Amino acid sequence: MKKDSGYNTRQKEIILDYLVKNKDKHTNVQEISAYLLSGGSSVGTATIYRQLDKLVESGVVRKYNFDGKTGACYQYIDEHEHCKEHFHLKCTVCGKLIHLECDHLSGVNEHIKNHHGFTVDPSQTVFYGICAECAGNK
Amino acid sequence: MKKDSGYNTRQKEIILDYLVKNKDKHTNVQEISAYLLSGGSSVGTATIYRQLDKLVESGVVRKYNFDGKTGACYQYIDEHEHCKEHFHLKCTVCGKLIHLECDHLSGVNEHIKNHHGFTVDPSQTVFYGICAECAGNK
DNA sequence: TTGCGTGCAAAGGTTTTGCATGGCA
DNA sequence: TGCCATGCAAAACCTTTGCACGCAA
Repeated sequence: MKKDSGYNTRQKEIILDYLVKNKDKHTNVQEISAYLLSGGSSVGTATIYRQLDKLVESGVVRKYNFDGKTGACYQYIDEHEHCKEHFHLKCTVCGKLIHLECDHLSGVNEHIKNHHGFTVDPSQTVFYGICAECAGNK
Repeated sequence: MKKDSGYNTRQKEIILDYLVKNKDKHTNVQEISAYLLSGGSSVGTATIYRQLDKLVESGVVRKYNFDGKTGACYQYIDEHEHCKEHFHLKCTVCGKLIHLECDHLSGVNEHIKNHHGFTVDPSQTVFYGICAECAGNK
């Protein structure tokens, strides 16, 4: 996870601005591009990809791949420093990210380490599924 | 999840045969195509995709997308083994993918559903971390 | 001035689609 | 015979890369 040491450019700012404004849902390159176009600011697709790569690299943004869909999704991660102590649940329908603090689950990573020799990195691990609201709307 | 109601063709059989034989690992379209070629049976790429779509649709095969990689992965799902929860552990160092069948963890998804109203999709959920071998080699 | 950032277009790879033909039931 | 399946190629997509120019520091 590198530090953000790049230049401050117009493109960089508006891309990050859009991600912050939409941090409650996931977005993709097309949506970002369309938003920037509608706002009168045209930004090349390659630039969006390159900026997103840097943001992912620096830990500010998370990148997701979903099975049915083609193309990656991106989402700004608020308070990314504190997210090492709990689990993340991500709804694949509405894109909502849930920060789950739960004592019952705190032993899971311990178990995997002790019984399976695998050290889980909670900051990178996400449970995918369907949230209560989306499950009810069908 | 529809029933498998299609015709029985040579291509369908050998594709499914390959998936069954390799049900302990993930595979992809390229590997299937290469295997069929090496076996003297040439099958068009489009046919492989179309057959895989049907298999996924009928629940016989699962489709995965992983972050680093480009292209989808497929895996045959044995009905009987499938009774247990099937977690994936992916080593971020060596890239190895571990299929974890574990009774202790089978209650985790239940708990999340009952106590947090969130339905986890195990086929999409991956634990990232460091495997025993990579942890030892440092 | 230096070197990273940007835009454009082209390339690379994966997956889908159109259409004529082939093959199961 | 009636349809679905197949093969081939083209198309549709998503993403990356090369290169010249622009711009921040």
